[in-house]
Amino acid sequence: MASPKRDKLLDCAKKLFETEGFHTTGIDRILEQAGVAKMTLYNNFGSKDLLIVAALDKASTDMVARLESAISQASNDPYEQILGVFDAFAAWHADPEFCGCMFQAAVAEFPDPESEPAKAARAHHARITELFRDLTARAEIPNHLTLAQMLAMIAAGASCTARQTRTRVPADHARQIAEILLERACSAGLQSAYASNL
Amino acid sequence: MASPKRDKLLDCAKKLFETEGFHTTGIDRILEQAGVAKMTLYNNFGSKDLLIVAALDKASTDMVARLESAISQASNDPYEQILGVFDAFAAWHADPEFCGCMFQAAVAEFPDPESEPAKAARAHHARITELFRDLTARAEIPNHLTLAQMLAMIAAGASCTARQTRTRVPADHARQIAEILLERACSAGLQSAYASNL
DNA sequence: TACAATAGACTAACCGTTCTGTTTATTCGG
DNA sequence: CCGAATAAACAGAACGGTTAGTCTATTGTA
Repeated sequence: MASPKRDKLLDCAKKLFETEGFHTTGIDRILEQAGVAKMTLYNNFGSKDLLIVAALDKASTDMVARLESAISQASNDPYEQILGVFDAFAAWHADPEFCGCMFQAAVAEFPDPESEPAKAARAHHARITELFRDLTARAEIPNHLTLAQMLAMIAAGASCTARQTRTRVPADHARQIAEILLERACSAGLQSAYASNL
Repeated sequence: MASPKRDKLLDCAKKLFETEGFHTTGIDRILEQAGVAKMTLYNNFGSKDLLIVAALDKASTDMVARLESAISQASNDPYEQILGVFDAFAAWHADPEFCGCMFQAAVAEFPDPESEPAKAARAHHARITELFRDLTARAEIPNHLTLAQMLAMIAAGASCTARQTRTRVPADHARQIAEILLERACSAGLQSAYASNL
C-alpha cells in the first residue's frame, strides 16, 4: 500500500489542491510536480476524486496531529491547553505558505452534501470539535459541549478570516475570545448565559 | 443598463453559483434556467468571469441591505442592534435554501488573491467589518475596531459552520458570544483583556 | 523472467466563446 | 394610425482549448 511514489504523489496533490483549488488543479500538473507517470496515479488511487479524498484524509490527520502536539507541549492544565490550540492555529496562519483551510475550500467546491469531499469536511470539523470537547470536559466546565462547539466555530472563523488577511491577527483575536469564554466559564455567572440554548 | 432579461439572468446566475459553485455551474445551465439566449449573456456581461463578479456584487449589496434592515428594525440601542445583526444571520442560516456564504466559496474557488472574485470577497468582508465598526463606535466601546473585527470573524465562523450543520445553532452561539463580549466591553475589566493586542 | 513505472499518444466529453440566421419587439416618419 | 426601420433576443451550430481517463509500447530493476 505504502510506496515512496505514492507518498510523493499524495504530498504534491495535497499542496496543489491547497494552493490552487481542486477543480482548477489538473491531473497533469500534479504528475509533473511529483515527477510521476499518469498510470501511477490510477494504479494507486483509481481516480482524481479518490485522490482528492485521500488528500483530505491526510490533511485532517496532519492537522489533528499538529493540534494534539500543541496540546501535549502545553502544561497539563486544560485551560492552557485550549489556549495552546489557538496558538497552534496562529502559528499555522502566520506561515507564509498558509493559504486557507483546505476543508472550507472542499465544501465550497463540492456543494453536494453527499459528496465524499463534503463528508470528509464534516468529519474533520467533528474531529476538531471532539478535540475541544475532550479539553472542556477535562476542565469540568458546565455545558462543556456547547463551549466546545463555540471554540470550533471561532477557530473556523479565524481560519476563514485569515485566508483573506494572511495574518495571524484573527487567530490571536480568537484566542482572546477563548480566554474570555474560559474565564467566564469559571465564574458562577456562566450558567445563566449558556442555559438558554442547549 | 438595467433590463428585465439582464436582471433575471443575474438572479439565476447568483442562485446557481450559490448552490452549485462557480466552476461546476456551466453557462448553458444558467441560460436554460433563466430562459435566455447565449448572446444576451455576452452582450450584457461580456464573459462568465464578469458575470461572476456581477453576481458577487449583487450578493454583497443584498446581504448588507439585509443586515442594515435588521439594524433599523431593532431599537436605537447599538448593543441591541449588534445582537440584531446576529439574529439576521441566524434567520439567514435557518432558511432551508441557505447553502453557505457565497464569498467564502469565492475565495476557495479563486485562490489567486489578485483575482476579481477574491477582491470582491475581501471588499465584502471589509463592508461587514465596517458595519460592525459603526455600531461599536456608536456604543462608545474602547478599542471598538478590535471588537468589530472580532464580531466579523465570529460571524464568518458561524456562516462557515452553518454550511455544514444547516442549522441556526452556530449563529445562535455567535450571538451568545457577542453578548458576552459586549457585556464585558461595558465593564472596566475590558481594557486589560483587549489592550494586549492593538 | 516478472513486475512496476515511464512517456506519450489517444479518446471522448465538456466548456467558454463566437458566429449565423431568424424572430420578436419597439420606435418613428408619413 | 400604419408600415418601415432599428435594435434586441432567440436557437443552435461550430470552434478551440482543456480535462479525466485509457491504452500501448518501452525501460529499468529485483
